[in-house]
Amino acid sequence: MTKNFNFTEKLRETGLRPTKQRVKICEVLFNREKTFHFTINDLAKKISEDLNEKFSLATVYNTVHAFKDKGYLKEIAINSDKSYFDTNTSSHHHFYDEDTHELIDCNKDDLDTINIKKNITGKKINSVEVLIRVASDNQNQN
Amino acid sequence: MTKNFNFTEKLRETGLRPTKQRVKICEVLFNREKTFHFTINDLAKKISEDLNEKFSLATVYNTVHAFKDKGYLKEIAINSDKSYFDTNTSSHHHFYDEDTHELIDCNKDDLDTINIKKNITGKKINSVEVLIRVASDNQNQN
DNA sequence: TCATAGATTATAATTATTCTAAACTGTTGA
DNA sequence: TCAACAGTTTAGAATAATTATAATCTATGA
Ligand SMILES: [Mn+2]
Ligand SMILES: [Mn+2]
Ligand SMILES: [Zn+2]
Ligand SMILES: [Zn+2]
Repeated sequence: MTKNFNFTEKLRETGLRPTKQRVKICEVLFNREKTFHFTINDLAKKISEDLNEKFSLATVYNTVHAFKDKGYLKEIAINSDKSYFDTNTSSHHHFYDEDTHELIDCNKDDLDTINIKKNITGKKINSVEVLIRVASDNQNQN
Repeated sequence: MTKNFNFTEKLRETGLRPTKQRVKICEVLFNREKTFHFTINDLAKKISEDLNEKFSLATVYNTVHAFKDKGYLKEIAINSDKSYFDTNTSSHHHFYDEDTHELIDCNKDDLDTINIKKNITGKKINSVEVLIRVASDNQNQN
C-alpha cells in the first residue's frame, strides 16, 4: 500500500472489492506520512473519530485480516492480550515500552542485521523479528 | 529452579508456600533433563496425566504466574491466541514452527549475539528476544 | 438491469484468561 | 500442640478478544 488516493484501484488490483468500508479504512491506515502500530480497538475508535461513522466491529476484523493476508499489514506478537498490527510491512524490529504499551520501530542503526547461521532442516524462514522490551529506568529517579 | 528434589525448600526460599499443588507442578516442570515450552493447557493436561490427579485450572494459572513472577519461568510472545511459557529462563531466542506450532530454542551458534546500539532514552532494556518463524519449504516437495 | 458472489452487520458463540468468594491449609507463636 | 490467620485452592462466574452465523446488502459482469 502506497500513500495517498486511489485505494479503489489498489484494492481491485489485489483482488479485494473496493467497498466503502475498505476504502475508508485504507484512508485511515495509509493516507499519512508515517506508518504506525495499532490494535483492532485503536482502529475501530479511530474510524469513528476520523470518519464520524461506525463500522461493525466484525468488519474491522474482517478488513484487517484481509489486508494482512494481502500484505498491506503485518501482525506483531507482543503478548497474549491482544493483537498489534503494523502499517510498516518492511522487515524491521521493535521496541516495546512496557510502561505505555507502545510499539516503536527500530531504526537500521539501532541494531545490526540479524544473521541466522543455522536453520531448522527442511524449513524455510518466514520472518526474523526482534522485540526489545523496555521500561522506565527507576534506578535514578530523583 | 534447578533440577531434582527438594522443591519444598526452593519454594519456601523464594517466599512461596510449598503447597501440594505447587510442589507437584514443580516436579512436572523441573524434574527433567531438558527444558521445554508449554501452554497452560499443555501443563494442565500433563498434570492430570503424569500425576493422575486434576488441579483446578485456576490453580494452574495462579501457579504459573507465581512461578513466572519469581523467575522460574519465562513467558514467550508468539501470537495473541495463547501464552507460551518456557522452563528455560536464560536469555535465548526461538524458532517457531508455524506448521506444528512448536517452539524450539535457538543455540548460541544459530545466530550472533544481538547488540542493541541505540536504545530509547530514559528506558532500560528488560529483554531482547528474536523470534524466527519457520514453515515447511513447499518449494521442493516431490 | 439482473443474477450472484462476495461483503457487511448484529448478534451469538468461542476461547483464553481473570475474578470472586467460600472452603481449605501451611505457618507461627502462645 | 494447637488456635488463629494469612495465604492458597477451588468451582464457577465474569471478562475480553476474537471468530462464527446467518440474514441483509452491494459490487460487478453479463
Ligand atoms: Mn499475560
Ligand atoms: Mn490471530
Ligand atoms: Zn513496526
Ligand atoms: Zn525457550
